[in-house]
Amino acid sequence: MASDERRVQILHVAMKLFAEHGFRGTTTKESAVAAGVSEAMVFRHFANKDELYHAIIDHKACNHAEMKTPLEKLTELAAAKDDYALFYGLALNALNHHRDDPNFMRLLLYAALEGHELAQMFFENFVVEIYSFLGAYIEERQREGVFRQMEPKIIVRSFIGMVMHHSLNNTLWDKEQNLLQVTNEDAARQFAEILLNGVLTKNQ
Amino acid sequence: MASDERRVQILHVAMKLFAEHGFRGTTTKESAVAAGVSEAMVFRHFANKDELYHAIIDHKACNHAEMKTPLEKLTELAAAKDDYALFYGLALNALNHHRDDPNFMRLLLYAALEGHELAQMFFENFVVEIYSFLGAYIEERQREGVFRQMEPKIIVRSFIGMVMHHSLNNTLWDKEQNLLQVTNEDAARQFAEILLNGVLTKNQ
DNA sequence: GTCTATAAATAGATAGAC
DNA sequence: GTCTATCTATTTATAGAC
Repeated sequence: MASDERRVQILHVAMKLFAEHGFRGTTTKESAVAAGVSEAMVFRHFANKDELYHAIIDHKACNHAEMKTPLEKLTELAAAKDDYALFYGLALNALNHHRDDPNFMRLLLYAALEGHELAQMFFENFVVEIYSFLGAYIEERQREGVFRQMEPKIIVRSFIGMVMHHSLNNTLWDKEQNLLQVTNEDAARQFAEILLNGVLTKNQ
Repeated sequence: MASDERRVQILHVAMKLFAEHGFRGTTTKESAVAAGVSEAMVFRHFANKDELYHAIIDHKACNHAEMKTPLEKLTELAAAKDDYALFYGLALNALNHHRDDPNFMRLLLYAALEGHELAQMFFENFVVEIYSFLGAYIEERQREGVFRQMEPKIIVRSFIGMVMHHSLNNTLWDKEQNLLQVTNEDAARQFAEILLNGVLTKNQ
């Protein structure tokens, strides 16, 4: 197999294992075996275990850049003041992304717990940005008297909380437990409805 | 130091380390040093590392039993049909608990990711129970026409999501990031307000 | 009850042949 | 590009002295 090809293959295999068992819980030997090569091959393509982890981070950081594209569409919805479409779209986009790439959430959780950079990077590049974007929109809608007066950031946290916690449950538990089976469309719709009814002024 | 006393001391020290670095990320040597004893002492009180982890689980399972006591008070609020007091009390109780014992949430997250029993135990004993309790209450309020008609479990998930995600942020990120500083009382109040406004029928 | 010393197993990483 | 063999450090766990 060509060098680049092999490198990417090991990267993907290792990413899966790191997502399942964490950085400390995955051995280079396991990664090698899962990729169908010897351990020496891992160290030929990556100087050490840390570099392998960083390569995974970079790879995921790229994926994350792709995630931002739909955010631009959300900006249009915000400009059009379409509250429901904005919150629904935000939720559905996140839920679908988490379902299609469950490894990302697990990697991120491990990174946050283990104090790796991926968590910090995600926070600075994505969480801060979405709080800023949604917070500004909410403030605007409050000035217009459409949303009730309350700390904008707590509204953001409430909504992100619904969505993220739902994905977290799907990723960590619900697979087996079957506590709440619902399509992403239904979940996004109901989260958006609850939040908007919760923050709209009574006379809307 | 007396045997029992020493055992508990090592247990507490290890629990802190396991919460910080996870099961695989904590060595018996580290636990011993942190407890101010030799590694041999750890294995005198606990047959092996697994047993040490299980002892921590049991200890936390007891703490969790204490958590249930306030739940009984919530049952009274439910009987009185005091929606706001019920949701506010539920949120404040959880937020305070998470703040006072951040190790619990970290242990639980590690356990869920690493697939240990603590996660399963917590889910079956606590999550299922609260979904059942709140779900039943919501159904009742829907029959009375006070809450809007929608899947009760999605309402539960929305509210638990707000609360848990807020605690998760406080535990994993906000300490340094300062994204949203708010007292638990304020957070609980606003979460309850958003949810109730979100699910109450318009003519309330 | 506590320690030092040490065994046994595993993990990360390298050397050198093919 | 790939492997086997090997080295070193770490980790879990035990033995035996005090």
